[in-house]
Amino acid sequence: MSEKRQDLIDTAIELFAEHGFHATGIDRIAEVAGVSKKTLYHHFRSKEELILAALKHHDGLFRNFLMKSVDQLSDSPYERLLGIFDVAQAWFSGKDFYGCMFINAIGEYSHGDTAIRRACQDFKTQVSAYVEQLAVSAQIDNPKALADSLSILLEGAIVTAQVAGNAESAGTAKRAAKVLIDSALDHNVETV
Amino acid sequence: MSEKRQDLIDTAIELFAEHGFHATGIDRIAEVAGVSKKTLYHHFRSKEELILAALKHHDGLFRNFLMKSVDQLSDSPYERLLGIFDVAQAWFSGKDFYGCMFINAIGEYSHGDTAIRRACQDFKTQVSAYVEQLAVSAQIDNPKALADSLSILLEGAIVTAQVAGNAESAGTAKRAAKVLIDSALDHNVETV
DNA sequence: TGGCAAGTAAACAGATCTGTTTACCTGATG
DNA sequence: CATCAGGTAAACAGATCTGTTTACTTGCCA
Repeated sequence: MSEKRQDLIDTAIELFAEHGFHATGIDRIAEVAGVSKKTLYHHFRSKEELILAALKHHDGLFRNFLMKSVDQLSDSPYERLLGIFDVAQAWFSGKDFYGCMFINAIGEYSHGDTAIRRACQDFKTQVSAYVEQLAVSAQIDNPKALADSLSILLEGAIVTAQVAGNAESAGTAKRAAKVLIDSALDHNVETV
Repeated sequence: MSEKRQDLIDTAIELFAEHGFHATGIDRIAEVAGVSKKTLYHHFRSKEELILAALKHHDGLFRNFLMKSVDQLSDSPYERLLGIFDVAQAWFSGKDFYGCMFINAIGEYSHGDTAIRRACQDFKTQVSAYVEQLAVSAQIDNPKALADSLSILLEGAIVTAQVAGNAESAGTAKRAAKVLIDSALDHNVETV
């Protein structure tokens, strides 16, 4: 039964999110996961490998959550673009919100580890690609440009909520996003 | 000569920025600052106190740098609002750019320490107040709303640059900021 | 000149970190 | 039944962490 591996990853994600990466020891993860240290090192060669596995797994979970939630909010691509920030608001309001795990990871490993940085870049790239796909569906001219702007708004809303300790920034970002989207659509009309 | 205190703070800021807070030991800071450990503990009761002193000092330095740079770019309040993102671009392009120290601090201490969190909130509040003051000068209706939006864009640009490892996000954020500012000014005209 | 503030270097205490090793247990399968 | 993969518990190694202590040095100034 190698569900132990998954238990370790799940536990690692929780502890890393709540306490940070350096502040979370291997012993603690093994203890909370209810797994011996030897088994942990059987599944992961090092702490870094566990961090990478945790980031990768969280990447999948989070993007799935985001896309599913947004898609359920509305069928309209326009509303879906805005819906990103409604989903963000719900996320920020959860009691287990400790900011974006990838941003936090970069903060601790911005210097050294290339693998960890790359995992964070992959995540961001794929979220941005999803936003761009929505922008394409909304028939926006230059969807990549809008996706880049909205992604920056989203990142900003995340860290602002994390620092402030409340979800207000989601609403602010949503209003700003509406202005940007409408402006992009106006531009379409003008240039058609 | 209590310039030792300042040496320690300066060194701490550099090492914390580059390597993170947990990953930077007291011994290392003392060694790099060229100061004995005992002297370090003479000036600061604990590592946390040194972190707080470093954050507070960096707060002053950074806001001074931001305001001075922006004010020098132009006399026009409109151009100054946009100039924030030009200053950001220059900042991101520097070889010692490791993201925002306060965002990184929150990432490592989002859970525990109230004092560190408060230092980060103070910083953010004061930067936002500066942006709002520029918005007031630009005679924008509801300057607080615009300042909140631009602050979120700025935060987003910072973390995006940090993850990507390049300064592109500053340009993207600037273009988005222009749309938001122009929209706010249009709204002024309509409602006058 | 005498004393004191401020510093250094280095050992120490005790905790905690990553990672390894040893000895034992348990349950499924050939 | 015997074996063996997969697990546990716990000690261990060696490094590093925060913070303290001891003993010595240096420069200022009354």
